[in-house]
Parts: sequence; C-alpha cells; structure tokens
Amino acid sequence: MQSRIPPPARTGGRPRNAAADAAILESTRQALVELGWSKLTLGDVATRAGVAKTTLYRRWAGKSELVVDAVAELFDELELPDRGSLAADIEGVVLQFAALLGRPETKTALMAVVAESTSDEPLRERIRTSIVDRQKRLVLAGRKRAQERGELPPEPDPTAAGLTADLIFDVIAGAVVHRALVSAEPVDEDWARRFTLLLLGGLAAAAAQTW
Amino acid sequence: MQSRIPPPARTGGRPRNAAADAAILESTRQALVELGWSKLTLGDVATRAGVAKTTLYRRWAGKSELVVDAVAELFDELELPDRGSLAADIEGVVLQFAALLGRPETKTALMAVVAESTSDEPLRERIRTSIVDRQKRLVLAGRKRAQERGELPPEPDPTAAGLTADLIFDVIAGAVVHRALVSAEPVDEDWARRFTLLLLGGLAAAAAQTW
DNA sequence: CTCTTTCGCTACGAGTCGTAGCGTAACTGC
DNA sequence: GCAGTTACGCTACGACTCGTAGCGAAAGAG
Repeated sequence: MQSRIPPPARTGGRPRNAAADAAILESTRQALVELGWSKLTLGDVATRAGVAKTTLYRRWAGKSELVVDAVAELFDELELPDRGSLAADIEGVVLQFAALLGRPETKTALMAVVAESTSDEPLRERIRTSIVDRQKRLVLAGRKRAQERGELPPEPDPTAAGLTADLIFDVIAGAVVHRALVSAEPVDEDWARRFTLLLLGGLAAAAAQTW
Repeated sequence: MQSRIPPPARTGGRPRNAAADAAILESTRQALVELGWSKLTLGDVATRAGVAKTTLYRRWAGKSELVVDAVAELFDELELPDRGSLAADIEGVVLQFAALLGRPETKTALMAVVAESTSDEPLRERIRTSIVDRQKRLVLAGRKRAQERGELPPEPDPTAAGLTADLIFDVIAGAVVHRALVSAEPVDEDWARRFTLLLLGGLAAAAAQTW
C-alpha cells in the first residue's frame, strides 16, 4: 500500500522493519520543510531516518514516489463534518484544503510531483489514488449530503452526475490551489465565504454582494 | 526585461548578442519538450543554442529564471477576441488557457517553477509579472466588456471590485490548470461550456442542465 | 540448522553544478 | 588609430548527487 517496491511476498526471510517506513516518511516531510523539493536528496533523508541509503532505494523507486507517499499520509486526515448546510460544508472543504496547502511540506511537494507526473504516467496514477481521490471523497460526500437535505436535486443519470462532480471538484480544488500557491494569497474564512457564494450562485450572486 | 541579469548598462564594451537570447529561449523550450523539467540541464541548453555554458550563466541566475522567461514568451500570444457575449468570452478565455497548457513545454514547466517559487520570493514575483498578470489581463478585459454590454453591473467600490476580480481569476485559471494537469483530462469545448454555465449561474444552473 | 530476505556499510563511475581563468572579439570615446 | 571596457568561447576544476554493486551480519521460517 505504501511502498512502491513491494516485498517479494514470499515466505521466509528477515521481515522488513516497519518502523523504518514511518521514520523515513517522517524524515522526508521534515526535509521538505527545511530544504524544499529541489534541494531534498535521498541520502539526506536516509541519514535523518537513521537508515542506510540503500534501504531507501530498496523500498522506493525514486524521489517522486517517496514524496508522494510522505505527503499522502497528511491527506488521510481529511474529513467533512456536517455543518448543517451546503454552503457551510463547502466552506469547510475549502478551509481543509487550505490548511493542508498551508503546510510548507505540502506546498513545495505537491506542485513538484504534479510537474513530474506530466511525463510519468505511473506517477500520475499514483498521485491520483493517493492524494486526489482522497480530496474528491469530500466533494462527493458533500453533494450526497446536500441531496439528502433537499438542497440539490437527485441525479437520474449517473454519467452526467459523474461529469458534474468532476467539474465541481476541479473548480474547488483548482481555485484553492491557485489562490494559495500561484497568487500566494491567504485562503481565509473571508475568501472561503466569497468563493462559496460565487460557486453557489454564480457571477450574478457574487456581483450582488460586492458591487 | 528578459534577462534576469541585466547588462551593466554602462557605455562602451562589446554589446550582448541579442540573437543569442532568442536562440537560448527557443532551445530551452525545445529541451523542455524533449526532456521535461527535471532532466533539463543548462549545459544541454547551451549546446543546443550554440553558445557556451558560461554565457548562459552570465545572463540568467539559474534554471528556474531561464525557464520562466522561456515559457513567458508563449503567454504574449494571449488575446481576447469579442465573441459577443460574456458566456462566449469566458469560453474563449478557458480555451486559450487550455491551448497553452496543452503544450508539453508549458505543461512540465509551469508547475515546476511554481513549486520552486514556494521557497523563493523573487522567483514568485517574476512569475507573477511574466505569466500570471498576462493571464489576468484577459479576465479584466472580459469583465469590462461585459459591463459595457450591460451583462454585469458597474462597480462603485474599486477595492471590492479588485477582490472579486482576483477571486474569479483564481477560479478560472485554477480550474483549467487542475483539469488539465492534475486530473489530466482534456479541456475541450464541451468542458468549457459546462464550466461557463457553472461560473455564470452557480451550482443551481449546473444542476438544471445535467440533473 | 539451513534457507531466505533484509539491513548497514563502503565504494564506485557517471553525471551535473556553478565558477575561474584565459585569450579573443566587438564596440565606444579620445 | 588606440586604449578602455565588456561579451564571448573554451577548458578545467572541486563539490556534490545519483543509483548500484558487493560484502558480512542480522532476523525470521521451516
């Protein structure tokens, strides 16, 4: 599940040190904070984790795979508490994304691995399952909840529903990422409120508030 | 304007070869296509451009700065033809962004330099003025045009108007980037149409179409 | 006790980085 | 012209990182 290079799964032999995995991933995050993506070296991570460099290469294929696993763990924390309304739930999602993207280790790592993935299909798939899908869960959960509340109509056509969900996910995640990393402006409660207003009601609603 | 390291601007001395600048930037884009960001080396770019490696270092501080300039030139092409309505103009912006992000050289470079900029403030500012602001122009022009058409109300408060413009820009650019690079799905006319519908009318309008 | 796998360690060739030093080329002002 | 100044191409260099190979020792299974 975690290691890119799985143990041979045969019987017998010395088992892998599971604690080393945790130490390596934690050291990776720490190195990301202190050095950033580009200056992070696997040799340095190995030293921090107290393992040999060769052990690292026996478990992960390279820097990208290791970093994806290291930051993916942070996305496990994502949840979507029921805040009572669709608008409040959206703000909750936005603020959770923002909190994760605010961490220095995710800031520098996420964009870098996505950049790598543009010419590495297996890596892209790895990112999708380890990180992206864990975010998308929240969107799907929020929509389901809104439908149960009657805030959104049910969906007869599952194909169209999937397309719309993908669209909404790209809009939410994309906007937060762009705001946080490209514009480099804070994603605070005020911004989340205005974004939610725009998403729910469109440009007309946003205009009614601020113009 | 282009070179990160400006010529001393004093009188006398041999002038810089301007043609070399163009050759270097073109070679950089070519190398990005063939090698991608991570495998691109300055030595390789210098060889392609037919200049010495030292010349490259005399003009640019490093890989990030060079690549930013190389891809920034592509963003000069951005324009916003009047398509007659706000909706059509938005679709035009989306498709123009998508066309740029579809190029392999921008695909791999944009995310990488943004990742670098998370721990390099001057680089971030450079990206802002060279790339981001050239995109934002289109959003501002589209809004102005829509106001002249009467599709959007005028804006008395310039501060609030600026905040809203920033918000809309993050939503549009973020969604397109996320769709194209993270989700790795095509940004075609169909997607652009559905996105525009969502942006103009909000979730309710999107639901009315597909649910 | 044997077989199997992992681990830490050392060492290595290959490649990249960014810079220094040198001689030459190109342009300006006297 | 001629001196002063800057850009250029070239070579060479130490420092660093990469990913791997080889070794002996450790830890479990049967």
